[in-house]
Amino acid sequence: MRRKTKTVTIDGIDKKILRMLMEDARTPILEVARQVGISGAAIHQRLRKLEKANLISGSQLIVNPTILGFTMCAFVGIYFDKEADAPLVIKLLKRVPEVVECHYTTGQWNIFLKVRCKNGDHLVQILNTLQEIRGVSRTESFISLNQDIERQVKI
Amino acid sequence: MRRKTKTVTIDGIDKKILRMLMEDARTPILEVARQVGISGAAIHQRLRKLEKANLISGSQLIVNPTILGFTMCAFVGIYFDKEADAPLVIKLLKRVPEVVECHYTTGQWNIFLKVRCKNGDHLVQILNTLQEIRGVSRTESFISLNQDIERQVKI
DNA sequence: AGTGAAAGTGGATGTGG
DNA sequence: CCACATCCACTTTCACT
Repeated sequence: MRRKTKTVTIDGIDKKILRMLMEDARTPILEVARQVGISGAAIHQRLRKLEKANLISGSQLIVNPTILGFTMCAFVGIYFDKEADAPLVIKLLKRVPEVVECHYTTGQWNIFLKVRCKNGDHLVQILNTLQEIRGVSRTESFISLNQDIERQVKI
Repeated sequence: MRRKTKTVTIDGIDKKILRMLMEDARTPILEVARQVGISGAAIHQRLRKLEKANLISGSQLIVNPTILGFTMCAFVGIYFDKEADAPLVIKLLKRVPEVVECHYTTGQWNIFLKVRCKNGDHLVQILNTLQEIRGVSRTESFISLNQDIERQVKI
């Protein structure tokens, strides 16, 4: 039995469709159709196929965190101690809204976070929250002074 | 004179609108209107206001990298040497499609990348590409075995 | 896989409260 | 800020190729 995440092949038309919608998810299908050169109905069918293949995970309105006051971005590496129950830690991390990514990683840290916060004090406060989680022994953090690339995989 | 990135206040209705569209950017405005309890025209006006305030950066179709064979995610810290011309390095990094994020950071590394690749060999190949960039003296990488959280700031 | 047409729905806008 | 009404555009489906 194959894994559910089997890879799939897509042709040039699929790529054009995806590239357009990756830039603006609200582009009308008919507009895509015009630029790709096939009918709207065909675009529609292809999108359904791509969705069924699980290649499309959805669409998101992208909100600018800066305007909401979240001007700071930091990465936090977390060391576990022996009492750490990883799934429970994850569950608790999900309740910390400033944590926008969480990875299990190889290397020095057990898990690795990306955090968005308002300022240094806010980061300190978040670090304190993290320290209070059972199983977390220590954290190490570094701040992103500037993010220059933010994109999806190229298709 | 204020910066362009001044923060802005949004009310509960704005939040509801944004939350719905952050989950699915293609939700029809009239559907949002029904759930929020005001007219479609009002939703439309608010969205224009939020766009003008630069709070909405756009919308994206989210493509599942796994299905395209990009099953591996890694973080790469880069050390510069004295010859490094940071803006030029960034410019060259933008040409490496597997680099999906790039941050200037405090701490041991000068810049910090998030990279999506197909397997270990692919990662090695990318690391070699990075090493060839003038000004890059050394890289350190660690692999994300599993990403458990991926979201935007909570509003 | 793609087309074309038909029926229903949504987007965008102006007027007015 | 919002509602209503309007017009035009878009989405979705289906029979056909």
